[in-house]
Amino acid sequence: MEAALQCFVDRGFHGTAIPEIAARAKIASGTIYHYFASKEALVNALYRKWKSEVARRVLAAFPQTAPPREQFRVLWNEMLAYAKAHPAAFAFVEYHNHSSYLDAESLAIDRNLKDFGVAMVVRAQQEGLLKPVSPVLLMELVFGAFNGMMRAHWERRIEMTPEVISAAEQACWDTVSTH
Amino acid sequence: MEAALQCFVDRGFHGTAIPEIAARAKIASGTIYHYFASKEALVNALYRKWKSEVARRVLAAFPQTAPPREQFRVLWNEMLAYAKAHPAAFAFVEYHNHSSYLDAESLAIDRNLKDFGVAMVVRAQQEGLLKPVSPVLLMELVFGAFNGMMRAHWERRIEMTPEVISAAEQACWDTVSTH
Amino acid sequence: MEAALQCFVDRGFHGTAIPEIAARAKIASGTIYHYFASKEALVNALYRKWKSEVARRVLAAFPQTAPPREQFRVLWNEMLAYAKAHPAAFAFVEYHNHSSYLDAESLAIDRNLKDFGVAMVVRAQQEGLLKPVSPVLLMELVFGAFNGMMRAHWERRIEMTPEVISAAEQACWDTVSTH
Amino acid sequence: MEAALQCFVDRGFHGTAIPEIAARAKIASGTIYHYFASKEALVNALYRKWKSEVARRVLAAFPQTAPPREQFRVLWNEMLAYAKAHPAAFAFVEYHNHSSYLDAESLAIDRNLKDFGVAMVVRAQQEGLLKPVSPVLLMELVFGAFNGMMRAHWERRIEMTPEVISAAEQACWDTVSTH
DNA sequence: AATGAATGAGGCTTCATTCAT
DNA sequence: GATGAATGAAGCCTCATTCAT
Repeated sequence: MEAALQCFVDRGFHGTAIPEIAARAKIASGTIYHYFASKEALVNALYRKWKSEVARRVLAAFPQTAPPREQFRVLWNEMLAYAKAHPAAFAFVEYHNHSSYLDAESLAIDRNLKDFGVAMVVRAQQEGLLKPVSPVLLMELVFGAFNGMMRAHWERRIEMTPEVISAAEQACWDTVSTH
Repeated sequence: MEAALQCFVDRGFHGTAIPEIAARAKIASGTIYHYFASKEALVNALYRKWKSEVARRVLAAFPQTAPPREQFRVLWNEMLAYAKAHPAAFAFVEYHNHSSYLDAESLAIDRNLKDFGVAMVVRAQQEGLLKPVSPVLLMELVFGAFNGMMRAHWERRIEMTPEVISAAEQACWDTVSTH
Repeated sequence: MEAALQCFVDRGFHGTAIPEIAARAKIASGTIYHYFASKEALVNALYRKWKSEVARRVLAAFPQTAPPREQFRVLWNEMLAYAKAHPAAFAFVEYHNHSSYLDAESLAIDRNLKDFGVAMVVRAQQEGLLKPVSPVLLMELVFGAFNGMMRAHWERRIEMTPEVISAAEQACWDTVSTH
Repeated sequence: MEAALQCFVDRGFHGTAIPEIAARAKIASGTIYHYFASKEALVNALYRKWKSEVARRVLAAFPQTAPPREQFRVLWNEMLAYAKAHPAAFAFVEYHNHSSYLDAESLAIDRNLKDFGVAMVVRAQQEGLLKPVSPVLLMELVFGAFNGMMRAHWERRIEMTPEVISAAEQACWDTVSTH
């Protein structure tokens, strides 16, 4: 799965040949089919593994009783820790358009995570801390900004110093907060 | 090219077959090779066409002498107008990872546009209007947020009413501005 | 299709590789897929072509108003002429068990031909010329005997001289007729 | 071997995978290779087992001193008993074209059985009871008719009641006997 | 003896590209 | 210019066979 991840990140699902993955993993192509019924099953397994991992981390770290500003900081840092610990997984999950081969179960994981984010936004809006607009919009603006930042980092266009990280986190809070 | 665009959006470069494009365009596969030397030449031509179109629009609309807040609004609205006028082109250019098949010339267009954005950020920073951090970071946060919003719209998770548009624009300004 | 026929006769459907057929036909494997959607489509097309050809011949030659003994002789000779004119086609259609890959349409042709044979037997039974037992049994005994004879001929265990042919025809009539 | 027989009947030699046979037998694929050197060795062992079984039965039941009409009846009934007791074995041996993978020893069993049949026909011809034509032809007509009948039964197109059986036996005798 | 993971050659099929018309 | 049949390399996947356990 590690080899498959690297290949999919580099060349995408359709651009990656099963023998390429096998070569990278130093196994025979046929062996892959002992563990995954098809190339699609493999990509779905990969996607689920890493999306679930984010979800698990987010849920584990989330401070239920902390104020929204603190919740935001924790989640933001958790996402960042994840993206830095598993850059290829992050790139795979976020920088590719998977719509043509992911199955319903894989998409469901994504949806659940988004629902969690929206619920968090709604609670903070009820406290008057966030802008009173579509909660989906606010969540997508922040996720989008985060992804943009990480992609720029991945492409070596910005370096993630503590100052940059802290400024980015504050900037994203400013995106959604009332003033 | 219209047919190719649709196919590439739906299934990506490697997932799209030349005969598929030909079928969608109701021409013969061979005909495509009168106009493009190869599949790669076609995807590069497409990418250049639509990235140049953004660049052209941005440069044409950019109010050199207006204050930064106004410049920001104009560019943001111009990008939005573009994304709504050519949603498939926008999705193609922004939601796919093209790194494995774009050539140097195509990448240069992208880089020029980003340089323009960075220069604009730097000028506004000099006026003390924007946060004094990495200008690349600020630009990527805004572009990322914009992309996140448009993708959510494309996936029908938010509707772009005038209120949403206006709130999103203000939120993105808040991302980068000092307070 | 001629090449495919030879290959299928020699090694059966599953024992024949598409590249083998292509090599025998002196074309590229891919070319086969311009004319047939799959290997199964090819074998079905072949089966239909040759089963229809028998059906066509039988219907064309059948003497509606002649007495049953004469009808029998005509059909028997027509089948023989067919089997000698197209020995590979006959072997393909009769000596292989096609049940795992023929589709409904192909099977229908076979069924229609058998129904025709049964109807003929029933009419002759009503005249008291044939044994008063299951008409399907009588038809299968004659078809089976015919196939046995042709297979022995195909395997060069008997030679089909005019005397042999005539004796075989009479023997098959004796199989079904009352005495 | 029972599992292999079922698989070979259903999909033929080339259409059957060793893992399929193993799955049906509820053993591991590797285990098959403790008992048979290869897939070909397995199919040859199966063919020999069941062809020998027919031969054994025929020789055991054959009434050396009875008149030909009685000998015929005994053999016909013995074949029928065999075909009904082991329908899959019968279908495997008779409805598939084995020429591409049977070895010399397997083919020899078949030839010996046929020689026995021919010798019996010749003796009856010398008594003037059978038609004075190629004995191979007569034997093949009867075997062919028998196979046709059994295949129709296998495909549930005729039911083998005592009346049908008796009529079929008499019809086959009529095929070969003088009148 | 039995297992079943691993192998890699080979099978079916697709598809970028060519070229005669 | 346009066509689409033809090509054959390459992709996904299967499967006969091996071998360490």
